[in-house]
Amino acid sequence: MNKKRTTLKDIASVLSISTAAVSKALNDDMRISVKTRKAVKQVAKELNYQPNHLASALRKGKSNLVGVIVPRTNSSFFSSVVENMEEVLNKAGYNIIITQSNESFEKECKNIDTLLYTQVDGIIASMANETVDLSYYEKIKSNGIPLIMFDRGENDLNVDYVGINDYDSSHMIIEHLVAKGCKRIAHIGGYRRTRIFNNRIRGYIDAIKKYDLPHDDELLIESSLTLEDGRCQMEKLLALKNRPDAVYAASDYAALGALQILNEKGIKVPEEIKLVGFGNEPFTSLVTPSITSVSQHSEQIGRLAAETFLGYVEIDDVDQSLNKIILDSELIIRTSSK
Amino acid sequence: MNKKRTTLKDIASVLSISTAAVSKALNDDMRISVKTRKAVKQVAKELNYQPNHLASALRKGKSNLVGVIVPRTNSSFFSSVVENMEEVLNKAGYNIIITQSNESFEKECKNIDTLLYTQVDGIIASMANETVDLSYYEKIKSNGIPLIMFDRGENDLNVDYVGINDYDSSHMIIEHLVAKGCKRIAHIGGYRRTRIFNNRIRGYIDAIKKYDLPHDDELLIESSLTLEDGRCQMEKLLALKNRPDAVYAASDYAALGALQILNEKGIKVPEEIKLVGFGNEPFTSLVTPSITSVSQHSEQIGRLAAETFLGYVEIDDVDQSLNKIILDSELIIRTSSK
DNA sequence: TACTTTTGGTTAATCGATTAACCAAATATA
DNA sequence: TATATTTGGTTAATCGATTAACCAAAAGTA
Repeated sequence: MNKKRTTLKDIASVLSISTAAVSKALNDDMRISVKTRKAVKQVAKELNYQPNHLASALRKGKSNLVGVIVPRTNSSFFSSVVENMEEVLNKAGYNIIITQSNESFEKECKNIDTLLYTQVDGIIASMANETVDLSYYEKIKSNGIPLIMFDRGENDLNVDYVGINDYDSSHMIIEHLVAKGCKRIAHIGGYRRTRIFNNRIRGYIDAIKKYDLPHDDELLIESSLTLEDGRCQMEKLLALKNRPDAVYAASDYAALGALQILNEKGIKVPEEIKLVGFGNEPFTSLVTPSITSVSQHSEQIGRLAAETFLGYVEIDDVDQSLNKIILDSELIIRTSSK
Repeated sequence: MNKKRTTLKDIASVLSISTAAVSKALNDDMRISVKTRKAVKQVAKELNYQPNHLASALRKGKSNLVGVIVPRTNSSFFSSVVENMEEVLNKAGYNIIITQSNESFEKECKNIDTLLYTQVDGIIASMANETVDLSYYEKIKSNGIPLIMFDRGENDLNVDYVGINDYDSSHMIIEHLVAKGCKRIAHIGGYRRTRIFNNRIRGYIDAIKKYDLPHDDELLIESSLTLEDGRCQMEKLLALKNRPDAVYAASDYAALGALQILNEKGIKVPEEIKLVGFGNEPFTSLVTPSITSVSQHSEQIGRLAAETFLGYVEIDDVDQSLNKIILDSELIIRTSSK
């Protein structure tokens, strides 16, 4: 019906005052009398006034929008991170725009363009698996808006970062498996080019050495960590003449793939082979046997990433030093490693 | 470094022409010579010009942004719907803003406000479980922007809708279970106030009648369909003196909860009790035994919802009739009902 | 040659909200 | 009473891109 939206002008003409006065009244400017302010708000409500975000953002040079880039939203980790981010940012008057890269570099670049185009005030991102070249992220910084990365970030890139200590997490896992009596532990890892996976691998190697366990090359695998990958790599591990007695996969999906193969071959978990995943995806507690995994404190990561962003906009300090927040992870022990 | 972004004015002053000419050149206006157009584009590239979306959207009264509201993003169904929507809309020059209601009515209202505030050109939404009062959605329509609902919609609301045939899906499931020899089929359903769940219940009742099966009240349960709910309701069903020999849950999460209880109690699935879920979530194929479920063609739903929206903006026909697109679903038979 | 048309732009208004700069009337102060 | 200050606004410019309206110069036509 009422196709035309109410503008400041409409309110102004009802009350026979200037649009400037209306604008100030709505923003509770002291220079406008309490009586006028009340009247303006009253009329605004009656006319169902809704400010035109485009206009105010254009004028103020600030959109109060924050862009978020995640590899996929259908992961409980990312979904939870985003939820917590949103909570913090909403309270501070910001709204978020979620985009997903689907692990594709090309899509990621497109998303960055979209967000810049939408004039967001900042971007919080986690890199796609595919991404190697980071120059596209530089574009964000050269646009003068803050960029905060989480989980999948990069050392080289000079940005704020929030994530867990992957190196220590590997240690924690190996320690747990050693305590359970494992002597030959394999690692289905991600690609080293991604920092977090590289750190998990480094942690694995150092922990293995620390406990004087065999660190055969055949026990350390790099892969893309999908479920299918987990199946495939597990089969390879089983084909070894000297089988491992434990498998630590750097993702829950890979761990699940491995578990499927073990189940299919009738190999008992945890009796014959113990299994540990990473990420604490909900299904780890749902499958049989349930899978031991590492919780990454998604709530904290989301909250801290959001707060880091707010640090930039609230304190208008150009000279802000970079934040690198590294959280401790938590090992959730389930049947697969008991 | 270069805090100030390049504007049309900058390009104009380099070439000593008017900003109007630059604007037209970039939009390939015929009134600008090919030579000038090339020069403008060249300079634009050199200065790394990126149009200010806010300004053009304000002037054109069109943001080229589409808002999407989903209950949660961390469900493979919604995630896939969104992905396909995005693909179609991107091709048409639109970008999407995803928001999640977390199944909360309050959050849903907030999201609607945010999207309207962001001046989206349309909204594509699936209702939260909690939502009963639909007046808030009316706000969208009274703002004059198209609203398309999918999956969880409402009959009463006079909007376009894309979804599957829930009534027929129930029929399909009962037919399948009857063919497998089941004689006493229970239904863990959702709340009737939500249309899709009501339809599934109606389909269940009619199919049960059609095959002359018992339709005791104790076999039909309404719940919120979470995993916990599934556990709880399954326990109740097992406590009946006349146990069912099959359970049809209106969500995969509830089905999974039911399965957990059955596994824990050592009741064999599918030998003693057959189980069917709904939604074809990935974990249905991952758990043991794998769960029979209904695929909702998320790709098509996403694509069709997007195309329905485009129908509104491309054809500027005020008098467009409402689209109600009902797709057929597909039963994916797995171990739990074999 | 004189007039018309086309080409390739320019000028200025506009979208709606914000804000710097200004000002009249009311009130306070000396 | 005369001047200073406060109160409560108003005016006009601005953000950057778009576009309706306009126009000079070049080219075409009778």
